[in-house]
Amino acid sequence: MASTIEGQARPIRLADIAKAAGVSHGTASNVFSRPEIVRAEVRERVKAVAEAMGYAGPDPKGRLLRAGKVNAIGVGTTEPLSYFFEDPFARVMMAGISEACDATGAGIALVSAANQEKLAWNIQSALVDGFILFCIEGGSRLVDLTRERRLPFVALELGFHDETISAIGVDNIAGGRLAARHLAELGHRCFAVLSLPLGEDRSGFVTPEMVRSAVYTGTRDRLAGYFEELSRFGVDTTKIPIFETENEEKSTKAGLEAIFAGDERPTAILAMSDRMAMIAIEWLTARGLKVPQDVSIVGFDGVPDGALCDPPLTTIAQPITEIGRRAAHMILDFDGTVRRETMGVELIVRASTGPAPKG
Amino acid sequence: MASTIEGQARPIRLADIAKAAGVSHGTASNVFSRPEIVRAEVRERVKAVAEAMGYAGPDPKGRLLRAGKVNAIGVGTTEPLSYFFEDPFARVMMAGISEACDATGAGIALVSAANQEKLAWNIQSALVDGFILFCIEGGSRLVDLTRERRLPFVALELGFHDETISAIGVDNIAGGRLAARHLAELGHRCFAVLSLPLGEDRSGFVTPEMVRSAVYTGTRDRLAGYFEELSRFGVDTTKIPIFETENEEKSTKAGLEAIFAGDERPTAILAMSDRMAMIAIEWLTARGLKVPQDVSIVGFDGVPDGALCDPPLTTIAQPITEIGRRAAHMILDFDGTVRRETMGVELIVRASTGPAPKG
DNA sequence: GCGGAAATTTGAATCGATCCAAGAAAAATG
DNA sequence: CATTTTTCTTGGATCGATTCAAATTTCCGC
Repeated sequence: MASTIEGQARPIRLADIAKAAGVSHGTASNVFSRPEIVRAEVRERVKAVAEAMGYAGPDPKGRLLRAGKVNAIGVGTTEPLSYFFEDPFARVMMAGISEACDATGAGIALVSAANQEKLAWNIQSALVDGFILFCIEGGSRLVDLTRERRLPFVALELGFHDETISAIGVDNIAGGRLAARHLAELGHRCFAVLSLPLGEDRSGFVTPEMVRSAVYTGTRDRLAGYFEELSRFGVDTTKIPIFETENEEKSTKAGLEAIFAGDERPTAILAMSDRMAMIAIEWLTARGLKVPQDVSIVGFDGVPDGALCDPPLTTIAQPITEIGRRAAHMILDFDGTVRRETMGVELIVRASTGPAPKG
Repeated sequence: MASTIEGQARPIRLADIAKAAGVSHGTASNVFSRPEIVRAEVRERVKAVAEAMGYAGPDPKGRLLRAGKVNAIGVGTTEPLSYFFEDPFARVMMAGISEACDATGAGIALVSAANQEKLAWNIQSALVDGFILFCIEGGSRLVDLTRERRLPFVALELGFHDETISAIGVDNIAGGRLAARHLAELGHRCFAVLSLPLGEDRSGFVTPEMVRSAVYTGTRDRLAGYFEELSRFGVDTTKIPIFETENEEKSTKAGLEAIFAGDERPTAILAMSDRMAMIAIEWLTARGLKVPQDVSIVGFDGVPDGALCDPPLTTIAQPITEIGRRAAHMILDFDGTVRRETMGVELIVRASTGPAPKG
């Protein structure tokens, strides 16, 4: 079931072809890269020799060094590589990036820095013209490493206040407001917040003060948006429980347990991601609470899955694909400037929100 | 909103650092690649100079040429790049590949050959140690191009009878049989087949003879499996309509229209992919036909979505993740041999199949 | 058959590192 | 202090191509 391939001692180089065909390397090179400037007779002879010797064509490794451009953009994350194919948000983002790359014929190199040791090496040795960084948790390490490469890069999600790096994100304050207003207008007055990480790897209840000094400004801004708007409706925001999760199942469920263990159960949940929102719907449903009759939920992100879950999720949609497209263009058409773009968000009302229950 | 970055006329090279620090380039190189063999004092001095001059660290482009190994595996397809993030089958496969790459610290380079012109170039210039090819349609072109590179590569799906190339696929005949037997045992006697492409870009009804001479042996084998098994149950397979689709919505729906336009409506559909099966469920439901009460459907592939659709899909599951993992290992641990692996498949009975309707 | 223009071909230089045999310096030994 | 070891450092060779100014051919018209 396995046969050995002819053991080519050493791959054929362009120079070998040149010598065998009796021409200079320059001409041999031209035969492959600019055939039109080589006399037909010579061109055919060289090609024939190459064919006969089993030449694989100019090695991109050699060409690369000379050309300088890789024609590929790197997408980095601190998650394992499978994140790109499994996480709904990442997938939509990647589709946007793909679109831009397809249009220009660029390739995509996925690089994971999940492993502390390999993190550095993978980022340092990636053959790319620039990076797009998914700054989830531990983003600053990733950014620092990438900065070292001195290649153009864009951080997704505006996770940092550092104005010296390019980034694309959404208007989180506006998004938070939209979500809060929607619920307040439905009559809700009793809330709970499922928060994205504020910084370190931890989870649990946090105070508004802790949020205000969060490392991740996205998290901070979404909360600010929630609270600003709720205050307008006369809600006492100091009473609202805020549970910081790691945006995955375990800590989100722990948060729900904690929130619903209290006396004052919320009638509405403000979730900072669709992921958490969907986990919440599942958890509530399993506990016999109806969504939205008993509890309303608003997510954040606008991933496609949100439209398919039961009930379909009301959410603050980001233009994810467009962000991806723009990020890719920032790298592909890099002009040496730092760009920070803020995109708008949109409230999408589906069935996970409804009027506040009476009483 | 945009400030200019210091315009570095020409990036700093290792040689520049060496000269500035007053050491040979050999030593400068060692400072970065094998710091332990350099005297501490010298090492610090060189590092300081590098820091001061804003050196980005050894350029991977240079290192690559010397080292020879890219430490990345290329995944090629004739679809647009977004295919990897949107197609359910591809996504699961990529997760398997990712797993293997994460484990060894290798990167993944996605390369699309959707565009005829760029096809060649993208494959020819990809910086990878080997390729995994998603041989959907137009696969032979992709294989030919890749073969030129003379790098290790694996074709997914065993799409070709060419025994000289490495490939991993499933036992399509066994899969076809499993699906057919399941339906036959439920009492079905009236079938229709939604076939994957046989070769060229076309769709429409085909005869068993055409299938037997199909370029894509996977398609051929699945059909052979269906028919072999159905014959055992006394079904006259020459009467079974076979509609070749392009495995997407339009042609699949056209196929269903054509199939259900006839007098003898099937009570069971053998779909060669979950994708088509799910489109069929949707189409039938929209037409007021109940699945499985009126029509039973068996898919092929075993993508996760199949478990979530309504009704959940009965299917022939491939070990997709495992195939991905193995494919990646074939490249990563390439030993110069051609390997062809055939994996087993499994019937997963869910709710899209039921007893044949009476009468 | 000659001069000059146009078309080809040549070969050295370059891209940015790593490797390694040989030489130099520092440390250990007698 | 001389000698041997051990530890560092050096600089040329190499990885595999592309580029470009200069040299050579070929082609033309007369």
